[in-house]
Amino acid sequence: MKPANQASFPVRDYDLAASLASGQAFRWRQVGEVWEGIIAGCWVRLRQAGELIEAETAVPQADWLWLRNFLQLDVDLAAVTATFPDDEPMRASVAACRGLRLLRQEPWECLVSFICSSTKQIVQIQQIIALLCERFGEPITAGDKGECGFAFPSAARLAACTEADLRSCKMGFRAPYVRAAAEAVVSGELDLTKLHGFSTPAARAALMGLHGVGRKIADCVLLFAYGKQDAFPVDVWVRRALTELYFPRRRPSAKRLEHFANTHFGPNAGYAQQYLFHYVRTLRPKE
DNA sequence: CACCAGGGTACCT
DNA sequence: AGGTACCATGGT
Repeated sequence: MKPANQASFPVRDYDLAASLASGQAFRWRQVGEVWEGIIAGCWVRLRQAGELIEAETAVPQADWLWLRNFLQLDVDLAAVTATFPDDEPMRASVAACRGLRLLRQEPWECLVSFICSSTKQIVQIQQIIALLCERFGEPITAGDKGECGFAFPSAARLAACTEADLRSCKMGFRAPYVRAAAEAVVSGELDLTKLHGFSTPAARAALMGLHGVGRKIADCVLLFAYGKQDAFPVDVWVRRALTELYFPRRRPSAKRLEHFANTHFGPNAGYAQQYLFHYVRTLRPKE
């Protein structure tokens, strides 16, 4: 394929806006009808027109596999949702979030993002990540007029930061967690590439070895960066969804709820989780 | 100005 | 094992 800075991709059952804004990735900005973001240090502008996604980059591309992979264009969504449990809450969630997709992010960026996510609202997480990139990321060409953007900072760069450097990005008590994670990756103590070949429980255990990474954050990384679709992150919203939709009048114990979450949703439980998350959030528009 | 946010940890019964 | 204060910071 000849290098070009534009491409278009036919899609079915794809809601680009919902997928980019559903709290799984934090570097996408809506500008009118288009979405601008940076994937693996490459600036890209996306626009959905019906059953077509159009892409434009600042730098000509020899191929677009990186974007197809990020957007998971080859996933048959109907085949995924067909594995969801056939109950009223799932039917309502799928109906309300048609075309919602899981993206496939870079592990390091995803890990840092979710370490920074604890007890933060999505807008604040976006702000922290933006600051982190502006201060410590490599400058890149962005936009169609040669504007400047920033790649997500490497582990080596963040390992070289002081805790105060990181705190200046407003991440608060999470700063030492990010620093320690960066050092673990740089030293080779944690090999993020190897996790692709691990079972979900083994990869989860490896991630949870990091300070500040518990079950929830580990499962977010497993789901959003490694595509391990049996990972099922339970945050306050999903807990709320499970409690209100499946246990409307008795308050389930934490143990009961955990067991339910781990057994009820099938092989694509993580995908189902994203539908529940987005569904309950759209029910309460507190933005 | 309280209250809460895509939690985790340490410390307490 | 199961609950709870605390962590830092900003939005609503």
